[in-house]
Amino acid sequence: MKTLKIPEATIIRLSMYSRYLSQVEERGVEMISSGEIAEGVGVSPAHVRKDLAYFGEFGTRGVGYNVGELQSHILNILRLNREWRVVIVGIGYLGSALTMYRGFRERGFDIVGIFDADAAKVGRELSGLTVRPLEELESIIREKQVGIGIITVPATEAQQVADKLVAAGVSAILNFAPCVLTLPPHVELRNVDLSVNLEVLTFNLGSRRKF
Amino acid sequence: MKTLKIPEATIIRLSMYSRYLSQVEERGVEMISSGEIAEGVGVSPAHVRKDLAYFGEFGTRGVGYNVGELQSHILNILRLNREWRVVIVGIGYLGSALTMYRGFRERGFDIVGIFDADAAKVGRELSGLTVRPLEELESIIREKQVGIGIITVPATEAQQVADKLVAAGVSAILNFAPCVLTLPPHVELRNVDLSVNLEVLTFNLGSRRKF
DNA sequence: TAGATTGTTAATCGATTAACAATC
DNA sequence: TAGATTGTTAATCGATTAACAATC
Repeated sequence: MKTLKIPEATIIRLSMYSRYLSQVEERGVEMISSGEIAEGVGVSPAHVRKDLAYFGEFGTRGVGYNVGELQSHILNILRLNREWRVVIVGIGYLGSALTMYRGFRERGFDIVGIFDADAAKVGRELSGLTVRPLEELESIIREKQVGIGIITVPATEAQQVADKLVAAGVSAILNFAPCVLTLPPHVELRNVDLSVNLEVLTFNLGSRRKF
Repeated sequence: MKTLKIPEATIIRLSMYSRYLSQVEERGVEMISSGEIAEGVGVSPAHVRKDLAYFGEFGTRGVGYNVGELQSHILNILRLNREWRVVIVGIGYLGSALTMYRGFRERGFDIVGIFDADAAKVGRELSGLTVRPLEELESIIREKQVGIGIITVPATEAQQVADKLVAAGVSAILNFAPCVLTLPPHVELRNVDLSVNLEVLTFNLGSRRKF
């Protein structure tokens, strides 16, 4: 059995290909080449073929890829051929935004519970969901077999929340709090920092010599 | 003159070091070693030293780094030693969340205008700012010398908005719409996709062999 | 067969890491 | 001087790209 390590950049690109294929599918296109996909998402054709080659042979030489089939293969690879149930903890502005964000549902992520420690927020309705107290976190996660927890609380509370999510049995955590979380190795963690994106931009601006 | 290309990963790590140093500064610590920084942000000590070495010699052999000085150097490198004026276009849930997000202001990003094409939203107050119509975008950008535009409109409108931002003279665009933007080369672009983060998590979950 | 495009190899390029000389 | 930690080199590792054989 091959246990090739897949670069994370490959996974991110697969996600981009998949989104682009959705658009292409809507236009009713049946076949597509690596070059067209590459142009559509802004990478090289060799990249497209290499990324796909990690997982199998999905195309026909001399012809290209069947759009629907390729899309289906990529969704399988990304494990998006099922629903993932998600909870969001911390219903401030960011948590609210993520709760309303339609992009998650489109990709098979179903938000089934939203939580906040602030009693003043508990009971509010948002996008068809009711904000619940943290005490109910564990029971909801177990009951609805939630796999993923999203943390949008302040950094000072993030570790506590993470511990509760882990105790309740989530497999993965997406953390928006700017802090380093300590988790058992069987839980997947991904940190997102919104403002680092602006900082990369400002650095790049500064390092340009042309303007 | 050296024109070494700096890896983007280095910039992202510098941003992390800087955040960690802020915490350390608050505790009143004066000196710190590459090993401590490395542990604090979860990278290797060699990484910390190498990243810094791209830009100069900021430490003292046998001793370590002065926390305040190092912080100041990193902020210079990231161009955070000044204020950056920012506008946000598209005041849906995500745009609202970013408007309220305190993390930007902390790092020197000052949101000076928020805009929406929807007349029903124009005039609303948010975080001390009033939602303005798109027609006022150009004049505000010029008047307040805005350098960065954040796009949080639907994908179908993103290119139009980007064109307006460019015409008005922004230097950089942070795009949250899931689409490929075409911009002149003198404008820095960075795309952020919120749901790709969840997809990387689900892929990683699927590719674990241990559980 | 001629034209086209994939899948894959090999070469290039770049980033990470270990190790150590420099130096406080 | 002995101990410690940086700055830097060289070795390793991994990812990207170009090129082409395979094949429709």
